[in-house]
Amino acid sequence: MNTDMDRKRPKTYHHGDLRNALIQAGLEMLSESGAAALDLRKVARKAGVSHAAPYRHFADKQSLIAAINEEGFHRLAEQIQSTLREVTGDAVEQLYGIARAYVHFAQENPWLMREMFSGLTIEREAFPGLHQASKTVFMLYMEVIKRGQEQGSIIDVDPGALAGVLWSLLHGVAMLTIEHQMRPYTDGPGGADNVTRFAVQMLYEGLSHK
Amino acid sequence: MNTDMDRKRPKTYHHGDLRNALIQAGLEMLSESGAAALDLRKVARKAGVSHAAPYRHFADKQSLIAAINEEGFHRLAEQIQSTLREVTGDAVEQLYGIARAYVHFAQENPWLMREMFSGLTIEREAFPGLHQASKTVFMLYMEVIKRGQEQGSIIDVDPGALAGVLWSLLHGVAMLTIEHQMRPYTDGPGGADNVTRFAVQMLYEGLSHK
DNA sequence: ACCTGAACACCGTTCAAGT
DNA sequence: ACCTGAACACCGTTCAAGT
Repeated sequence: MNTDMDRKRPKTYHHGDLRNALIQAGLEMLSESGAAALDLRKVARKAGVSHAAPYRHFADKQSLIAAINEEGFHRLAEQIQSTLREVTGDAVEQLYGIARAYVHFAQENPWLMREMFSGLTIEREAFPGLHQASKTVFMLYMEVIKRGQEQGSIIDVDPGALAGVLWSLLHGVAMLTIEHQMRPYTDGPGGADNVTRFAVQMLYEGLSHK
Repeated sequence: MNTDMDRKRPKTYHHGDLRNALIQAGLEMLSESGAAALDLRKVARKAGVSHAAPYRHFADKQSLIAAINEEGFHRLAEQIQSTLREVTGDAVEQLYGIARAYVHFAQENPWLMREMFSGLTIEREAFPGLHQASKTVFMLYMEVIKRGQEQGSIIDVDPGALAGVLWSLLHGVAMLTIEHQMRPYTDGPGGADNVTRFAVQMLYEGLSHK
């Protein structure tokens, strides 16, 4: 992200890409100090500009947060895709893989994850790009479902609906885990992984007797 | 909540139970105008006291929000218990009932639900009462699971772990629904109910072939 | 076009003073 | 014991002025 543009320009004023620098700075502050520390003036200072400069690139604070969240969805999608590239073949194995990827992402980026899905700080409706980015994640889940159906390992039901169920389960596990609501099950190393695997297994096999 | 204490006292200063009045006022502002509108000065004004008065009852704004969230968990637990009283007998039917109750509560109290689980605005660790209140909800789910196991309709696995899976699924459905992330499935009247029923059915029957 | 510095309104929090 | 009113620090946002 920090290209050599910084040096090329004889420090006219500042960045070549302040917009991106602000998103980057916000992302860092979020992961380091939490949502309360994400104030516009500090983000600007961290990016090396005055507190009014961000308004050249974002209409308001909400817009910056929306951009940060969008970047979050892109990263989440990348992490899931990376897992899909590693785990090829068996769709059910892929299911476990992307489940782990989702919960891992939440554990590694709890503040970002909270912002991405909170609906508390920004009006999601006002930022269509956000919705688009989250849809990508949904699509990845649906692809795996479809592959499982083709392979005969997943029942033949509307794959979109099934993807919704899968996503809901994983989202619940992820959020309740980072809010420490699943203790003591998620305690200890690998605890969250075990809970995730168990959850997916239960969804796959069902709670009823076979 | 508004007892006759208000009238008995010759308006010395104000309330007999300002603490409760503040929680009540906050709850109303939250559901009417959202999280952004929940500022301490306005809550105080709504309760009829000066902006400094709340500090006699709450250490800071976070503490008031924690109290509001706790009340939220109590109400959620009540709603679930009410459903359990209506739907007696078959544990699997109860499962569907409490699932619907959870998602309904989220739909009727989206802002409260977001606050209750966000982890964005308050440090949950600092408020043990909150954790206790949320545990009650978990316990209700576990009871139903246990009953299902006794009736032979649910497999014999650690009921706590199963309750965690069930809660995760429902929490995911609830949150993704109120953030409009499950569209178009949740659109229209009864849409969310259908999604919820479908999700529980999938968990019960499993995604694999029988 | 992009950024700065001053200015404004508003909110969380504190504290001395009132009954 | 409970509440008020003034005061303070800080943040989001705006705007005229600078290059």
